Amino acid sequence: MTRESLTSTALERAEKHCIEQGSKLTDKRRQVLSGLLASEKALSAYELSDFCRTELGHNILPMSVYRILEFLEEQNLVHRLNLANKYVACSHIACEHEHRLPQFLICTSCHRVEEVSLPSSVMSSIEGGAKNVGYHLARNQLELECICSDCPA
Amino acid sequence: MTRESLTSTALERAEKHCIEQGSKLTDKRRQVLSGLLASEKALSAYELSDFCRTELGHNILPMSVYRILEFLEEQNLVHRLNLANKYVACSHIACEHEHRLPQFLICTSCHRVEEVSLPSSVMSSIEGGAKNVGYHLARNQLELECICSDCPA
DNA sequence: TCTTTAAATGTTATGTTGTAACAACAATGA
DNA sequence: TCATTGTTGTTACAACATAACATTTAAAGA
Repeated sequence: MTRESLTSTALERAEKHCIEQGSKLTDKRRQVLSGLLASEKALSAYELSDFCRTELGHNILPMSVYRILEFLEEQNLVHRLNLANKYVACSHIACEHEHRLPQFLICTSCHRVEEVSLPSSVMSSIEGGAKNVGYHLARNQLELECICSDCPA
Repeated sequence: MTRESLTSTALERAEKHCIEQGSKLTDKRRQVLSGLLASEKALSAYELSDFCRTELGHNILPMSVYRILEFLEEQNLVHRLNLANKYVACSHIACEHEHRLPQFLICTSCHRVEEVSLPSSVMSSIEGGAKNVGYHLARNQLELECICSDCPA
C-alpha cells in the first residue's frame, strides 16, 4: 500500500470513528490529522502548524493545532509523547488491529517513532514493581528513548 | 535517620564523590543539591531556583540552576526526569547501595518520585522488543506516570 | 424558516521552560 | 605576576503551552 492510500484510508476510518463517538472530524481537524499522517516523524504543535502550511497549504495557527490535537487525542487518533513534547498519529488507524495500550520507541536523534506492543507480562511486572512501593500506573503508555536504525549511535 | 542528617550525609558523600572525579562541589552546587534533597518532590529548574531562595535563602538564578543541574547530573548526583521536565536528587547518594540504572515512578498529581530498580529481565525484554523493530535503547532510564498512595485516583 | 444555543475556530496576550552569547570573577599553575 | 581554565552573572531570546475573549459555523427547536 502506498503512503497516500494508507492516509486516505486512515482519514475515512477516522471520520467514521468520530461520528460513532458523536463528534465530527471537521476540515481543520482532518487537515491536522493528515499532516501528522504525512509526517515521517513526531512533530510539536508548532512544527505541525508549519508543516500544514508549507507542505499542505493549510493555514492553522498553533492555538488551533493544540486544541485539535487535544480533540484527536481524546479520540485515540493521535498520541502525545510526553518524553519529546511531540505528537504522532496512531499507527493503528488504518489497519485492522485492535487498538492496544501503546508503547513508543522514540529516536532521540531524528524523532522517528515506532509504536509497539510489548508483551503483557512485561507491563504487568512493571505494574507489580510499582505496587510494591505504593504506586500504580496512571497510563500504560511507555515511552522509551532510543536510537533508530537510520541514525548513528 | 532524620531527613536533616540524611541530607548532611548525602552532601558529604557528594563532595567526596566530586573530588574523586576531579571536580568540585562549589557552594552554589551544594546549595542547589541541598535544595533538591530538601524537596519532597521533583522540581523544575525554575521551581528549584525559587525553593533555594525562599526556603534556604540562597539566591541562584535559573540559568545557574540549569548549569549546576547539568553538572550534578553528570556526576550522577541528580536525575533529570524527561517525562516531567523536572529533577530529583539521586536517592542513593547517602546510602551504601550501588548505583544501578534507575527507573522512576512519577506521581502525575503531586510529583512525588520513587526511584526503583525493576528486575533486569524486564529491562532486557524491553530492549529485545526494541531490537525487533531496529531500535535500541539510548538510556536504560524508565519513567512511568503513576499515582502515588497519597493522591486520589 | 427564523431564532437560539452550542461547538469550533480566530485572535491577542501572557506564562513557562530552556538555551545562546558574552561579561565578570575566581582558582590554579607556570 | 600572568595566563589559562572553570564557574557564575547577566541579558536576550527561542520554543512550548495556556488563558481569555471575540467571531464564525453548525445544530436544534420553535
